[in-house]
Amino acid sequence: MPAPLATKDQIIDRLFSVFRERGFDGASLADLSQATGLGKSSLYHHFPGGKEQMAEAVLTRATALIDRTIVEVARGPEPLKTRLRKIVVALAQFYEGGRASCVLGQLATAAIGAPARHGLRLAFAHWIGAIAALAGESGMPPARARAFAEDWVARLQGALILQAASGDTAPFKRAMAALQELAA
Amino acid sequence: MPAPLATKDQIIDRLFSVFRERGFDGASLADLSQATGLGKSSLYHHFPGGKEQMAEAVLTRATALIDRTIVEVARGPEPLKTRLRKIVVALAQFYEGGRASCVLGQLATAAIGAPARHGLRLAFAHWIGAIAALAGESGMPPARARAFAEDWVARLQGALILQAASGDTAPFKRAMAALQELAA
DNA sequence: GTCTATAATAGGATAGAC
DNA sequence: GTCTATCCTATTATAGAC
Repeated sequence: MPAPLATKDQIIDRLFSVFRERGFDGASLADLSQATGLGKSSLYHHFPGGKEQMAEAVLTRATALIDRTIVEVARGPEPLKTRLRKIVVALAQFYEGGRASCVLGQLATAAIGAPARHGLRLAFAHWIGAIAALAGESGMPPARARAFAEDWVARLQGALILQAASGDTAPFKRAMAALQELAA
Repeated sequence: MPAPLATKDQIIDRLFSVFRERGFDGASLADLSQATGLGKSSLYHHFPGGKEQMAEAVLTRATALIDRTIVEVARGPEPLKTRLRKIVVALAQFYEGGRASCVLGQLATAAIGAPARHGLRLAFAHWIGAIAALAGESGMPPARARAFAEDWVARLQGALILQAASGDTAPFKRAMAALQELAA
């Protein structure tokens, strides 16, 4: 029994949680209805396109979240080390120390339409771009910085999968440490 | 329209493909029936436990596949460099150069029961164990070799996710190269 | 904007003939 | 072992009142 909600962003946040935990096919309208506290018809009022459009909104929100907690922090005026620490703290909190899954990973392999796929691409692109900028600051040439960023995001996604499979959060923690080592 | 099949292993191989491509929730009995060429009732004859038991069988087969193409090769008598190359070739073929997804990753975040979860753990454990042994041979102390193996498998899983999201196979290719560099 | 009610269909699973 | 036929529930989606 979730508390009643007000804004559309709050609705999307609840949808976010359901898609993150259960994936696209695993998230039923009943789940989404219960999580938001809205009846199915109300959900269709906000998202006439159904689940697909809800996933799209969630992915747009994911990009906004990445922009706020990673991209903007990465561009901030503080020393590299400080910015890296802030990002690591935010990620560790967001992924609950590596125990939570990632909505991007969950939706990446789902059978979603072109608009949602575009949102997915964009989210990863922003994320990887920010990490690449940080890697560049640490002294890597551009191409290597970009490869580092892609590989690091991949490693993080895989660490969440390994945790889901085995319960081990060590790979996630080491991935966080590896990012911080950009400032070493 | 799949060709008719004979052995149980062949049936499981078809199920494997469906779970790999669509995930657990995305794979319907209709999909599984069509892929195997068996009616739903015939599938239930082989797997009285339904989808859950089919996934279990697929995961057991995944472990067998890992044992044959990774674990046994890793323990072989050839030079380290040769064994690494063989494993990389097998993985590149199996994952279609990074364009295919991994059934382990697909099932890791699904709501599957305890027996299937156990199969999943086992598959990853065998895989990671073999990579850790190779890393140990390359000169890493045991703890570091194990961390390398976990991180490398995570990186590979994440590379497949990034590919699914963006279409880019570069992270997968770099992961393959990184494994081969154990012999450098 | 939200609800109750209701389609309409797909999904997982079973019965029983062959 | 496989099939056809069937069941029941969950699922997506819509209609129409408030």
